[in-house]
Amino acid sequence: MEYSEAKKKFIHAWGTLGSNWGINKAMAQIHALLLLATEPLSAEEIMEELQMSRGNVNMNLRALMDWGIVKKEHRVGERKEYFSTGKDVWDLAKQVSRERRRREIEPILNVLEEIQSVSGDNKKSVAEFKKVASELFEFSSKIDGVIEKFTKSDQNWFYKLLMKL
Amino acid sequence: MEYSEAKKKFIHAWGTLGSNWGINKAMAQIHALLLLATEPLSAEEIMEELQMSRGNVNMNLRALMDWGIVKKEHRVGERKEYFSTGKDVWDLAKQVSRERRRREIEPILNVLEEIQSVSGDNKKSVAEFKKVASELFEFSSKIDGVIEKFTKSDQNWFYKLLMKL
DNA sequence: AAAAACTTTCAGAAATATTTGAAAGTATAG
DNA sequence: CTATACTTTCAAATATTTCTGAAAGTTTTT
Repeated sequence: MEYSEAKKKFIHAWGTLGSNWGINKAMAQIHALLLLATEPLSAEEIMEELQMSRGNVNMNLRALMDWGIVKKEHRVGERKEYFSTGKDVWDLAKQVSRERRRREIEPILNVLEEIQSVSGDNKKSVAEFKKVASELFEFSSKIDGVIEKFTKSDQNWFYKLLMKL
Repeated sequence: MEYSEAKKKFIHAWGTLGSNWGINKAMAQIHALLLLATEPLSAEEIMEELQMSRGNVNMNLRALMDWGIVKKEHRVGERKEYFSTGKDVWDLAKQVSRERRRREIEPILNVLEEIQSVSGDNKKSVAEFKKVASELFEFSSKIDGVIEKFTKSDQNWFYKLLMKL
């Protein structure tokens, strides 16, 4: 397969994957482009390559930096800013896990904990509610713990764990 | 906290969680309602409780059944259909993992595999491309394997695994 | 066979999310 | 200080997704 075709396919696939998991398609595509780049790219170059507006590129680069997976870089004697992403898949996975844990798992854990103190007349409903909420809380806490461990571990730990499966 | 308030909060939180992870909010909310119900609910009851249209409820119930997490039930002497969801959090997680693996991980693995056969004049770019694609493929395959194992395992396996962490 | 009781479908409406582009902002160079 | 080269912002436009509700479909009862 030709390079340009493969590149297009990859960027497209990465964008679709992002969409399916609640990540803006443009953001995922910019990330894909940076993953493939052999050197940091300017906003201009990204606009050009992905046919996106300046504003869109700027906003999504900022979002990627918020996620901690893209870095801004200055070159001496140049005014333009360049952007790059880490190429280590392992680090990337850890960083994404860390952020999603913080943004989504923690809030739901808080809600699940809060609503366990439920009361009311309908004994049966209240009992069922408590049961569901507490089981979800227990399970989510465990998952949360696994992810926390994962985000703090090194690659080796993970591969060792894989062996045990 | 009052039962009705807790219920509202839970349904809302579940819907938000779904949205963030690429699952239709209405679908997640119907699922939340069924999780809390002490007995199967009719489409009518779901419409009423969640203030949704008949069409929306019907479509999302179908989607939930496609995902294998909601079951349709008939009662003798009744024409209406009733819906329920399994209450076992463990089973739920396995089923969702199974489906997402099939729907999203497998397709991306296919793309990653396909694009590894890249060729082109720009040696450096092609080399970088191959490196990124193969590393992503390796990593994704491993994750895929873990999820497959998970979906085929029993709860006990998982808890034993947690101990090892 | 017609009515009743229910479920499904789907075109259009509404809601939501994303994108654009021009104007405003900022920093550096001259 | 002013011009230039860039980045950021954000209101409005566009695209996408979701939702509605009425009509069509189906099954059971009479």
